[in-house]
Parts: sequence; structure tokens; C-alpha cells
Amino acid sequence: MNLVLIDDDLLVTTALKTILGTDPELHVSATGSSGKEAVCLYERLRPDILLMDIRMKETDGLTAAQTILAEHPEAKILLLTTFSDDEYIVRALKIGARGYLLKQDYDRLIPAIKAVYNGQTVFGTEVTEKLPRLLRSTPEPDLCEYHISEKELEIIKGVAEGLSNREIAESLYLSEGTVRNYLSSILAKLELRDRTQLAIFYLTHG
Amino acid sequence: MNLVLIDDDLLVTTALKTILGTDPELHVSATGSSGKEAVCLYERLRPDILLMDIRMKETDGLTAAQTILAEHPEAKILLLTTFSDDEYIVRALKIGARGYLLKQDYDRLIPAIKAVYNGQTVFGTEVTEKLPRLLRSTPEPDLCEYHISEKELEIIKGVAEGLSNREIAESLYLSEGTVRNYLSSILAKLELRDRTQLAIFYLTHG
DNA sequence: AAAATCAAATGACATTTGTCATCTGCCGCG
DNA sequence: CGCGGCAGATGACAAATGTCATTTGATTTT
Repeated sequence: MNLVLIDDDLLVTTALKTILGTDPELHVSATGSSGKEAVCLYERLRPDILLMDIRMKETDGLTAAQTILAEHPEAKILLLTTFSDDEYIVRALKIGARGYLLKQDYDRLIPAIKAVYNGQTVFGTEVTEKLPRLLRSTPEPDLCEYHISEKELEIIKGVAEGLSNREIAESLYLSEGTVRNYLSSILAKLELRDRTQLAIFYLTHG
Repeated sequence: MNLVLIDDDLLVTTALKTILGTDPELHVSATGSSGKEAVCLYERLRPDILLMDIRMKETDGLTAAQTILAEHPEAKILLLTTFSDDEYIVRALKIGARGYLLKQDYDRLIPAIKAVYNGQTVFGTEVTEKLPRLLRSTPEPDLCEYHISEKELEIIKGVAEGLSNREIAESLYLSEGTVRNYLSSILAKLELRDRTQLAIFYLTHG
């Protein structure tokens, strides 16, 4: 069972590597320290499981997970974090992560990894308690499910106000062409066809 | 003071003609029995005052008034009706009618006509009572304020679903060009610039 | 210092969109 | 009968939109 570990803190990755090394079934193929690396390593090594921290400088773990899952929906990604932040949990679920564990649950980490390997989804104790309530309160698909940067969001808002590309460009001090480029990639990400569909999407699901 | 009378019921027009004829200042130039006629007669005779029923078969009085006022905002149109229907009152106000009288107020009709002639706006007693409340409860501009035909509405809905002109055309069995033409006139009527603004308008005010 | 990275810009391009003038049947009305 | 008015269609056009490949400049990384 091949693993890739991603954590900001070198101490954590090495510690984890040691802990996991005690189990003969587990093999840590590589470690990394940023979301970007996670994407690269996943592409290159196709590990059975990707164990990743959420809070990291540079690209955060959730976004990286999203990138990977967009390409490989079958990827088994286990998110690891110190805090049990509600928003993170929900988002992790929505994008299709296979697990969300608190670092304090480290004694259950190995069983959890094996469970995920067998196709299950695993959540830490605290998370499990919160889950039903969280799901009840957020039934709608959200904008934050996609990788939308701050600037992209500004552009979306402009579109949803009925502005033209030129007007959006002026209001954000960009060139019209740049706005077009941003818009183009936004549409691709959201799988929409034109600005009108985008405006509708934003007004109804945003 | 030239008047044009419009009412479905010939009995009413003739009766009114008689009543109004008792006043030497008033002169009924013509009478008609439908909204269309109202528009024609107004265009042709440019009466000082147009006295019109609201409920009529064929084009109703409000729509006709709207058509006329769109072209001639200075037109003095006095609406006459049997019922004091809230929706009608509000709509009449919004489109710029100069008065709204109940037929039961017929004893005040002549003074009202003269008042309107002098630039005032007149409402029957019952209407006056309801007015403030009605205005308070409907602050929003509405789609129905504009002359939107059934087919036009279909097209607007299509736009608000994010369909392209071609797709709208197919769904309504029209040519793409025709859809473009309709859309063009819709945008002009609503003073909007493009389909995106239309979609936004429909989703928020529609 | 060299290489990689990223935001922003550019230029070229095919489509779509919005506007306008004009044409075609068709129906009602005098 | 003929005429005017409609709903639709057409064709031509400029402008806006969406897509892509490529370039620039600044910043980071190594």
C-alpha cells in the first residue's frame, strides 16, 4: 500500500513516516510540503493513498485535493488537520475527500488508512458528531466548490451586475483582454458556456 | 376641450356622450370600443382628454393607455371602470394615467375631466383611500409595467435559463433571426443592454 | 545568476449577439 | 376587392464575446 504524505511541517512528515513505517503493509513512497507538490507527486506516483495536511502555506490542502480529484475522482485522499473547522469539513466532503481526521486521532490513523484503502470513508470522532448538523444546514451546491480566486470572484460579481468586459476591466484596473481570459477560464471551471449562464449561476447558487 | 371616449359597451359611450354634451365646454370628437381604436383615434385626433374603460374585450384599456403614453407621455388619459381593482390602480399609476375613476363616481366626472385638462391628476374617492397603502406595498418595478407580449415573455424566460438564441428559436419554433429581433425590442423596452442584464433583471425583479 | 512561476497583456480568430432595413404571407376591415 | 397592419423571416452589419497561443515583467526558488 503506497502512501504519499504532505505536510507543511517537516517534523510532522518524518514523524508520520516513522509511525507508519511500523506497519509492514504500509510504504511511504514520498513526502512533500505544499499543495503543489501534492498534485505533482500524485500525478507521478499514483499512490494508493494521499495523506495531506489542510493548513499549509502556499496552496492549501483542500485546494490541492480539489485539483487532484477533478482529474482523478477515484483518488483516495485523507485530510489531516489540527483543528476541526466546520467549513473545512463541509468543503472536504463536497469535493470528495475520503476522510478527514484530526491529528489528535493519530492512534487511529493506521486503521483509518487501511479502511480508506478498502474503499471506505473515515472521519474522526469529533467530526463524526458534527457531520449530520453540518449537512443539514448546507444543502446547496456552492461557488466555493470550484477553484475560484479572489480576482476571479470579482469578475464574476461584475458579470452578475450586468457589466461588460470593458467595464469590469476598468473597475478592476485590468485590460479588457485580461478580463476575457479570466472569464474564459472561469467558464471552463464551472462548465458554463457564456456570461449569461454565469450570471444566472451566481444569482441562484452563489 | 376635445374628448375621445372608449368603451366596450355602446350604451355607455352614448350615455356618456349625452351627459358630457350638457356642458358647453366639452366636445366629444369620437368614440370607440376597443384598445386598438383608442390608439388609432388618439394618434389621429390628438384629443385633449382620452376617457377610456379598462375592462374591454380585445385590447384592454390599460395596455392601450400604455401604448399611447409610450409615444406621447403628455397624453391625458382618464381611466374609467366599474371595479376598484387594486392591481389596476397601481398599474394605471405606474404607466402615467392622469386619473382613475369608478363609474359610480359619474356625478363628479365633469369636474374631474376639467381638472385633468388643467394638468391635475384625479382619483375617485374609493381609490384615493386605497392609494397610500397600495404604494407602500409595491415598491418594486415590475415586468408587467412594460408591454411584454406572451411570446416575448417566453423568450425572456429562455434567456433567463441561459439558452442561446439558436436554442430559444428551436424551443419556440421560430427562426434564430426572429428571436434576435424580439430580443432586440425587449431590450429596448426595458432599457437594458444585453441578454445578461435581461437575465439578471428577470431573476431579481421578475 | 539562471530557471521556474505567475499575473497580466497582446493579438488573432471564430462565434455570438444586437441592430436595422427590408421582404413575405396572412388576416381583418372598410 | 384592396389596403393597412401584423407576425415572422432574411440579410447585412458592427460590436461584443469567448478561445488560444504567445509575450512581458516581476518575483521566487534554487
